[in-house]
Amino acid sequence: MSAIYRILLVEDEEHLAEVIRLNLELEGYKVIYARDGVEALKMFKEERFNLILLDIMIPRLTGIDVCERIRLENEDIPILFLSAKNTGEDRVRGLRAGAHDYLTKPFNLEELLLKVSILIKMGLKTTGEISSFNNYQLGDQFIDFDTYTITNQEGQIQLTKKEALLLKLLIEKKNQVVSREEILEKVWGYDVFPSTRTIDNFILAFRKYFKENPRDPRYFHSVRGVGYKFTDG
Amino acid sequence: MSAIYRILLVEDEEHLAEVIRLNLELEGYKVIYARDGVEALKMFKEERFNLILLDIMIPRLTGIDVCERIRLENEDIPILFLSAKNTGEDRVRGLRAGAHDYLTKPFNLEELLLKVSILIKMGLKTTGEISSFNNYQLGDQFIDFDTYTITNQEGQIQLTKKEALLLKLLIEKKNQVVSREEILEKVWGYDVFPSTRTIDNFILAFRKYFKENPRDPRYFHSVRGVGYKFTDG
DNA sequence: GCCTATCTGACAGCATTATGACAAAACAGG
DNA sequence: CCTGTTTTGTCATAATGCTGTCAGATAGGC
Repeated sequence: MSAIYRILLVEDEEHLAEVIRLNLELEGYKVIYARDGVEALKMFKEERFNLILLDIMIPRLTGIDVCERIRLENEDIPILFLSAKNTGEDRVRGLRAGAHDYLTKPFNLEELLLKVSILIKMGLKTTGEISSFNNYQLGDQFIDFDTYTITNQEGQIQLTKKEALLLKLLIEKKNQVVSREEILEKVWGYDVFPSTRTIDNFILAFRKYFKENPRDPRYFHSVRGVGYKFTDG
Repeated sequence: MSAIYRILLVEDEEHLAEVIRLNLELEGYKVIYARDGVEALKMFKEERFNLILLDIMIPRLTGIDVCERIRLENEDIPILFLSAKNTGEDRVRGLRAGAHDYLTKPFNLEELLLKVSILIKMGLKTTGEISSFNNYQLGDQFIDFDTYTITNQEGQIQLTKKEALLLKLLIEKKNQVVSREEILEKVWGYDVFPSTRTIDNFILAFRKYFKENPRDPRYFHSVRGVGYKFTDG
């Protein structure tokens, strides 16, 4: 089951954009299109992508600005610059801003497709670590991800599938803030967008299971505007 | 605790090789040198590297061959081709063989160093040796952008999202003045214009967190009429 | 069709962020 | 140096918008 990879294409020349989109779609990617910098940032905030193809000369904000802005929030997503400028200077500026690579127009289509594929593959590895522990000791409680149960002095609690997934994700990222977007992507999948309240409900459940005081949680911390963070004790 | 990264340089022109090695060593890398394809493969088998810099036109086996063979055994190690040939064809051939990137001679030295650093960082992530690079040591305080915390002797401070963004921006532009406009654009967004006092409030908070004397700040300097500048120490 | 799991929408409460007032400092020009 | 003007530091308070919470709706498996 290979997922569909999502690419954000930021390019103001409509004709060129159409060519690129067509070719990427032929390769099986889903292409989302933004025609200027502001639109690109908006889309980046709202949706998840596996790769950003970013022209440098675009209306409202340069590609460089867009890239720097994105890098403040997300270090991992691969960014590939497209540009007509091709001096060492320009390429260096792009890379400095946080891009992974730089392709000059006019470009060889096959080269573009190859780079896209390489970068997406890389992105998957950097974000998709699959660690495989299947149980976890939390204080005097014992979480078993094989049987989906929490065991404590008072007995057992059956976790549901989604509960188990989310709990495991948070524990894997112990001590790191996991953004709501990342949670949605990893637990719910790419094209599903349940209301943001849904996540809270699960956290609520966890706090109940582990008998936390929500005003001053020990394990499941909310980080306003971002997501949640699990810490152990 | 930053490890020394090892680079395998495969290049038959001794003079060029020497220039590259010198520059990489200045950046703190350890460079191991091979002058032909067979030697390169042998070294690859015997030692461990973080990156391979591979010229295409080398004696005994081409760079392409070397790359393909390496890829049979190892999918992850970053490979960067160096070559005088610069047609789309050639680059495509290199990427197809399994390289991550392709740089044409004569190249901009800074570009080479940037690409090297990008590829090594990626390699570390894919092999799971480092989860991310999101922290900063400031005196005896430790800023962690994964957890959004500052840790010092007295305990931890939770940063908010905006605080973290602004702090990161200033630290990234260490020793440079960041104008208020740039701050507004990058941290608040292109279409939001909070009163100018707002930024000061955040700086105020930082100075409190890092126990600065506002009359004579060590870290967060105000540059009258322009913006703020972060310096370390 | 029933039962459980999951989702939605409403609302309260509150943390974060923004504002406005004023003091203090920096600067420019005489 | 002095003075008027502008910018920044500081704080109390207001506005905003996110999260906690829950009841009821919906979906999906059997």
